[in-house]
Amino acid sequence: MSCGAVMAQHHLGWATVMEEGCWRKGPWTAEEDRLLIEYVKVHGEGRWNSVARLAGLKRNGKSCRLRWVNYLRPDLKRGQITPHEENIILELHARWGNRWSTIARSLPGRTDNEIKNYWRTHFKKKAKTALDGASGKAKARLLRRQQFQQQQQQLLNQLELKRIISLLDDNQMRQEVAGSSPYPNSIADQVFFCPFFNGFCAGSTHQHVAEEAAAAAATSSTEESINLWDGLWNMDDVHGSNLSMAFAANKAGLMQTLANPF
DNA sequence: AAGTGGATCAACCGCTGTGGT
DNA sequence: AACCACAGCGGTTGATCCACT
Repeated sequence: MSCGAVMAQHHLGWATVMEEGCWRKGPWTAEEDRLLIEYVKVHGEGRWNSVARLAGLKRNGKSCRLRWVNYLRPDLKRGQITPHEENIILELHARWGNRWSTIARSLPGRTDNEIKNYWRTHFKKKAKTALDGASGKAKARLLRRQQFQQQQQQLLNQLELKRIISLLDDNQMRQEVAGSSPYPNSIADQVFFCPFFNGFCAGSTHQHVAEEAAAAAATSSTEESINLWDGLWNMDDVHGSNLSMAFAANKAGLMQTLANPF
């Protein structure tokens, strides 16, 4: 029996119970929001599967939790992602990848869903655009680079979270004291997007080459762009150290961190 | 004014991890 | 140890908005 049929029966008065699995879907109404807010006020967050029974909502627990977490929570920050927040997103995504909830924990008032959407609309496409223009040969290079990036990610993951947070806090403090731009001289200032890595890299020299490549890509000169990205790749070969592509900004602090993460 | 395509965001789906029994 | 229920996560989809032609 379809959900609609059950609803019809219910409407006619001879179906006594809203069968489980016949949950309402789609956009939430103001009344549903009100019921959910009331429920959380009384019972607190959690036990989401009880919501339908206790609050009289025809929504399943997952749907209720999602609505609360992403929309109704009182501590949510509304409005555009600020440049400061964007920097943090870039920085943390470079470090953690698509771990949206982890990233969201560093951005009070922002949800994982919000950050995920922001990332997809603002950054993911840029990478795809660059990649679509690549030839088969370039794609082979891409594979190599992706492997390289994975190695980089593993390396970076070894850095202690505490140090990352302390760096962020340091920068925030400097910003507050000096009233200057967000994250002065920080990692974020020198992090840039590299479409061939499908991720972010850092370092001013690399950034310079990367910008040229991006400009070439923007003017549809795919081969030129690829060559430049290749040059970027080779720079690391020349340097002979994967660390050169790791966060080279804030050298004193970060290189110390890399050398002695704990 | 109407049509179209891209951008945005809310919500759903499937999967995984965890804790209780 | 096995099972179950639940919470949470990341990927994806669909509706709506908006700028552009």
